[in-house]
Amino acid sequence: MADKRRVILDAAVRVFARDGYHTSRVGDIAEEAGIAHGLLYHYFASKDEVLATIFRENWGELIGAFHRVEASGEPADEQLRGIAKTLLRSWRNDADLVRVLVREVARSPQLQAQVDEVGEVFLTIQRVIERGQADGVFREDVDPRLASWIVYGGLEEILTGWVLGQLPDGDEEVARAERTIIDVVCSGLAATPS
Amino acid sequence: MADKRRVILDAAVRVFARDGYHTSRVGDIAEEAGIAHGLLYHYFASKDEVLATIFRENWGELIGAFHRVEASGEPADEQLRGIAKTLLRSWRNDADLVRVLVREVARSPQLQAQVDEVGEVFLTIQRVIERGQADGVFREDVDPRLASWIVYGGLEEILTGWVLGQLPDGDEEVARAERTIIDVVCSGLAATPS
DNA sequence: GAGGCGGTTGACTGACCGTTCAATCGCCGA
DNA sequence: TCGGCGATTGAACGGTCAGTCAACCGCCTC
Repeated sequence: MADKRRVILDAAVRVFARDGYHTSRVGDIAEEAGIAHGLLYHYFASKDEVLATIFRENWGELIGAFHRVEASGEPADEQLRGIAKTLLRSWRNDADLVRVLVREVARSPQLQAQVDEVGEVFLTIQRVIERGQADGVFREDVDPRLASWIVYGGLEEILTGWVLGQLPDGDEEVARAERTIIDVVCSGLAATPS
Repeated sequence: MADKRRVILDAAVRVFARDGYHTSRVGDIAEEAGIAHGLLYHYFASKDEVLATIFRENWGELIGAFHRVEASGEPADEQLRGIAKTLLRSWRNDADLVRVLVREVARSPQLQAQVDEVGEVFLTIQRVIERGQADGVFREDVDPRLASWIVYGGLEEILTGWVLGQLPDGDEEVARAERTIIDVVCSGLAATPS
């Protein structure tokens, strides 16, 4: 008797993760959810809206988590660690969801509507880096905007490695990935003691 | 009287770059190439094969360029710079091609066949990092495999920023991106003088 | 100028799939 | 027990496209 809407969304995540958005049929989602495919249109206007909903709900949560890190008052390098943790641990929490977000959304075709929300993730990282520079923790000869893209790219690529099964993804390895990227990025950004 | 095959491939790159693989029709490619769509099947077995050909031909070239850098005998950090140059400058060379490779191929659905060739790019970066560690240029407490994914991710994300029009991509900025990512990565990987 | 042949055309087919909707179910309140 | 209504079903529709194929073109050769 769980909320059908949720059931459908969860099923859709599994199906999109398995087959990709374009190649999965509405009927597949319905079957996975254990409903007739017509019922999906009782809850969603279209297949597109299902994907958009998955994106909106979960990406919003990610942004929230990032903002909480940002507001924590920790030093900038610790905040970067917090962001890395949030992103990388989401893999263990819900691998299928990460699969969908990484593959379908991050570089979707007409992302006009999503650009703002995706951009907010980059902006948060950028602000953390800028604060680190202002506090003297990070070097100032690096463009924070570019740096934020590089940092996010490193994180996303690790997720991609796990999504594609090309990088080991046990608890151990997730922790190591976290350590590694923070090590590299933070010493790469570190202020050189003059 | 140019080779029709080439004409079709070039047209396909433009169309895939504009509309994405799944949403672009064979007829669109044909129109862009100035031929009847039936003729496409004279040169290619299917729409899939067109994309696969685009990938194979161009990715192979990228791997070749990477291998040339690797064989250059330069120190590891210079080799990383060479790799970054190769990848980032490809944007100015052929933006549409980069668009297609980044969006359609790097995380395509059934990439079983492509995994080897994609993997070779990571392996090359990994070998460069390992050589840097052996030569004492890079710190040894970082897993070269993970580091290669992080480095590639940073590079690809910058390309993505350009693809999405979210990062400025003038000559100036491309050069700066090159400098920035190498700065960050190389000092992030640098051996700490003990 | 006849014959042949690779290149080229575009109408057509067959299948697929998102979406609609009329019919049915089953719960609940009166 | 009845009526009503939201939830649910799945057959049918409509449109889209990848891929096929029979005909045609124009160039070359003999």
